Amino acid sequence: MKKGNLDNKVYLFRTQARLSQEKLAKKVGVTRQTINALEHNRYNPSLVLAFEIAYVFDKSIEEIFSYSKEVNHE
Amino acid sequence: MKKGNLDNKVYLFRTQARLSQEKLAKKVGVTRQTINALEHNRYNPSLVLAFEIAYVFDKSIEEIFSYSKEVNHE
DNA sequence: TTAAAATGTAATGTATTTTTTACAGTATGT
DNA sequence: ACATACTGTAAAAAATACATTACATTTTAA
Repeated sequence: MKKGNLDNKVYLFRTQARLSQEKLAKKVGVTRQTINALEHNRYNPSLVLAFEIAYVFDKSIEEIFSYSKEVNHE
Repeated sequence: MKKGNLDNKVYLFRTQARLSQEKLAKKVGVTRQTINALEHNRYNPSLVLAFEIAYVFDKSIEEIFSYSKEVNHE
């Protein structure tokens, strides 16, 4: 599974909520490094983590994460 | 990351669309076993896979996957 | 009823997420 | 200037997603 491009607004919503990476991490049950890597788009999180984050910010997954399928030029 | 309970309606939408596990698998770029395991809630897929599936069925992630946080009784 | 297609599942391997530990840099308040 | 909180990052290990191969059973179509 690699495919399209994944992006997110975690940094935006986290700073709006005045949470540190550490506090957000604790809320969603992962480590600070996981949040940091996420904000820098270093990987494709699990669906459960995406749901946990959406839950904290009271948003839908689509409001936080965007996925653009690879351009299929054949 | 374990936490709440994850459920999905992949079987429902797949059969409505008259797709075999194999065909759906090919469309989203995973193997048939991955789709099978997903339908039987055997794991927590990546967000990208969730997006790919939502895309095929032209639905939002929330319409297909549901996540219920563990009851917090403290 | 027979063949082909579809499904369930298991075992083992690989890839990737996530943790842990750690250290250095930046920002903030006092 | 100093302490403290926050952030960036990295390496190694642990956990788990996903692939591959394989085989048995069930379903469907001719």
